[in-house]
Amino acid sequence: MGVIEGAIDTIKQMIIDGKLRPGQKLPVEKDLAERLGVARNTLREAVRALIAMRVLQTRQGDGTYVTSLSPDLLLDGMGFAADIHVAAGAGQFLHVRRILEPEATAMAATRIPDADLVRLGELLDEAERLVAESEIDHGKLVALDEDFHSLITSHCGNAVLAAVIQNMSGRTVRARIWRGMTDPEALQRTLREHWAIHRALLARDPERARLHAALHVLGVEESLTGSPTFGGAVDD
Amino acid sequence: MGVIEGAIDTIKQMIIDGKLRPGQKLPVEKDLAERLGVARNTLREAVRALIAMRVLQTRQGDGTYVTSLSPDLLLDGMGFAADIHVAAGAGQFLHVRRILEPEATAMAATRIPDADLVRLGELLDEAERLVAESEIDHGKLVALDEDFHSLITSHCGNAVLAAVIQNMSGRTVRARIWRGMTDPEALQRTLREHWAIHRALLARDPERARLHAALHVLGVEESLTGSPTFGGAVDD
DNA sequence: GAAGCATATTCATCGGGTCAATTGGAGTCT
DNA sequence: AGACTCCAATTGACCCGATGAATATGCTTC
Repeated sequence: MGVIEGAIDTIKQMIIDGKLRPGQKLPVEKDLAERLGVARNTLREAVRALIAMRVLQTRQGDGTYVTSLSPDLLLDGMGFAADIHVAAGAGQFLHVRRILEPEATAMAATRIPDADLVRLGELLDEAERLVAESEIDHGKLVALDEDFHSLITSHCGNAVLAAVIQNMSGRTVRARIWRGMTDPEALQRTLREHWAIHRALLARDPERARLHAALHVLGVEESLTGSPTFGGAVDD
Repeated sequence: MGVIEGAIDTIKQMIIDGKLRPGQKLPVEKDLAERLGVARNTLREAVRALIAMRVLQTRQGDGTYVTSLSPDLLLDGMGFAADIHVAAGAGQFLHVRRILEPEATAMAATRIPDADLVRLGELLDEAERLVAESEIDHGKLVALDEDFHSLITSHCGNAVLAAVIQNMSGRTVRARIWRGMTDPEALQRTLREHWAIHRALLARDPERARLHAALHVLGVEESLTGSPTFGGAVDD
């Protein structure tokens, strides 16, 4: 095993063993390199790898710190994986999302605060205004879509679940989906599905929320793979 | 944005744009550093970050290559996240696994080859021999457990789904679970659940497979959180 | 043609250096 | 006292050059 990998594992182990706690500051590069018996450049490469894993964080002029190590942080490297496969197999990522998101939405039905339900309605209102315009800003639509879903799933009570869902459709995938919706009818259908989910949450009805979420993601999946949709949106 | 981050993004973008394809060799460090306008050490830190993301791979004396970029590779960094939270919130990871694994097991019921069904039976036979011994080798049990589940989920037809499930219970979590099973009855129950899943797969019955997988993961979850199990294993 | 061998190529690691951002305290003003 | 400005120390960011180790490649030999 190389020296750098050894340094990476040593630091990792120090964290697992609790010698380094979340938020704690590491020794300065020079000292830490000396303690690990490696050159400063080598240590820097090890630190860089741990930064990529969201385990460490550096601030020039200040020092190197252990991150919060929260699941959502550690899992958010997955987004790049989804982005890379946007051309080939985005369907596989969406399939996972279709399994998880209905469950998370159902769980959120009984947990999401009233204030955030109001906020969800505002997001949808804004999306409708955008769709009504002649020149549709797809970038804003993508952002609103992401906010809508992440606001819901973030209240499912399971940070890991929320993080995995979030990363199963990276920004590139979302952008591709919405850009592909040139048909005004497709945009309207998506909005109706969002409203249906919103109504189910307002009713605090997990089963309705689960079904509408499942149908929604399925619709997105089918619009991407080009397979025929069956029946369009439901209206409850 | 720092110089290193810029170099990382540039290489990433080259991959997304298809200028760098899976398996392709990168220019030598000296040339690539010059082309990106950074020092060699700086480029190495960028490359090291991409290695941590499983995007690049280096071989001393040969060169630096783009990996296969397969989803299972890009997603396997999650395992560390699960391991770090083994003490605090392993339950959240297991919950995600409980949502996904039943689905994957059901999907595998109609896809797994006969030969692998035989192999599954052999794994279970071996596990039973281990459990029958006086001095139980928990390490081998963990390995057999991992082989059993990954052999099934790898045939679910969705590499992303399989990879996510695999990473939702890292090796540390699995080891902790099996080490906690000091009660012989708990071991027996787990084995019975495995056999039940096996029988459902042999019958090519997705729904039975789904239910037994769900019950099994739930049992694991409850044994870890210490909540009371309800009724023990079913026998179909 | 196959096997060994020498050599070039390439990444791994090291040690040093300068630059830039942040911090914390000394000193000053209100 | 309290807030503010300013400066120096600290610390990571980034660069340069050099040596070592692993691999590939072309050559030699049989």
